[in-house]
Amino acid sequence: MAASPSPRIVLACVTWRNGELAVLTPAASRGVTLPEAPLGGASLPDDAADALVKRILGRAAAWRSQVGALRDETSLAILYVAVVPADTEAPTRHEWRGLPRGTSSGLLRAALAQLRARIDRDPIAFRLLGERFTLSDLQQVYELLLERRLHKASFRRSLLAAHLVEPTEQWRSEGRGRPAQLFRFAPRRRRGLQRAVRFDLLG
Amino acid sequence: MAASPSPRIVLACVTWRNGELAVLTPAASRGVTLPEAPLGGASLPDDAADALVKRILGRAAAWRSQVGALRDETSLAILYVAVVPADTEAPTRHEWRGLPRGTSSGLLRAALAQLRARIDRDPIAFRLLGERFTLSDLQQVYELLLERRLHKASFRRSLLAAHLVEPTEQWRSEGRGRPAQLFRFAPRRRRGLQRAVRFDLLG
DNA sequence: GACTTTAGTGTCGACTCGCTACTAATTAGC
DNA sequence: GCTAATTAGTAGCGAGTCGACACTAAAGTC
Repeated sequence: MAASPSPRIVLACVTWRNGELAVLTPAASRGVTLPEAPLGGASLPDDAADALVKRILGRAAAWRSQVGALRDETSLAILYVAVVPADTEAPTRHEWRGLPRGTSSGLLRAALAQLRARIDRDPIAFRLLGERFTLSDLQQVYELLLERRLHKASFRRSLLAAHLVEPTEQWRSEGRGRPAQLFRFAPRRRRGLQRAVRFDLLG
Repeated sequence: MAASPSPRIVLACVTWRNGELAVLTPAASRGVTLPEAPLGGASLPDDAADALVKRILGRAAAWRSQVGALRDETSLAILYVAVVPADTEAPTRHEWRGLPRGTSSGLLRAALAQLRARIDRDPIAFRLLGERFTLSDLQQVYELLLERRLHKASFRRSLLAAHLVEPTEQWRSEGRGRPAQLFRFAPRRRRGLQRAVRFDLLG
């Protein structure tokens, strides 16, 4: 049996832009290509993924998780998905490529499935947003990740019951309509039983 | 950069034995060692995992899933978790090693975490049981995987409401107590909205 | 000032869950 | 046999949650 070429780390780095999800791609690429790097012989996959994010963006991801190892063309690809806040600028030679709903395939689909599967356990939606956000922003992110509409009142009620956010004194006005209150991610420490929010069940 | 040694497929094959979970280990091994095989240069990781199961057990697993790729000692290990029915005999040179609750570490802990994370989406508990089973058996398997007690009446009510099982005409008596009715895994086709069972929420 | 748009709340009815308390069918002990 | 113990299974209540609808609130637009 021939020795395999070195496995590669492949990165799906996701953010929230212009009301849709976007993924970071090398600027020159056609279609959706993802950044990658060889996995050094002695390094941990997690460390290699973190290093790749840092090399491209200049700073660490707000959240990241391994999706899995799979055969991609000729060599072994270890796919990671990472999340960065909404206001992150694309570094030189890279660009954010918008993801129209449902339109993804292969690696990207697997990465988004991972986000969706973990959204009720990890603070993924909060990492996609900045420090402060409106509840409408947050709901829109959940709707994009879950690919379904949520009911406004139920969403707010569940969120507040879980003590995941706390209101600030700031309000944001964006043209039309009543200004929205800004909230901050502030999960209350688990004393006693903490209520989980099953956003995937919410209507 | 030096070329990596070929990645290995590592298998955590789980079954249900004597009221606890058990994992398949090479008979000679001390502690908990898991079967493994090199990943051929051209094969898909999923195929290699299936082949490893087949080579050891002589037949396919009832369910399997990749846990992830991680550095193990010197080379890259791609960990898989598989499930086989309760009555599966250990093949020659292998044995079932019981898993007292909570007592697992490293690879095994990650494999069990994967089972737990997927138990409400995939029919993992049903694959751990044989063709027919009592609801008490099923509840015990769920309790082992979730590592917490479930309430009998709530468990049954949720299970039946989700139309996951259907009763047979058979009953099984095992010494003391009233005989239990045998059930079969029979998920009803998803017409309209199907009710999901959140066993992880059940008390 | 009337209309539109977006944010946020009140509340009702249906459904769900945890629990207690019960019934049912078998074996074990005397 | 009779009684106790053991395991299987059911009934129903009270608390809590969810989805829907209808409403109020505060901004811009014409």
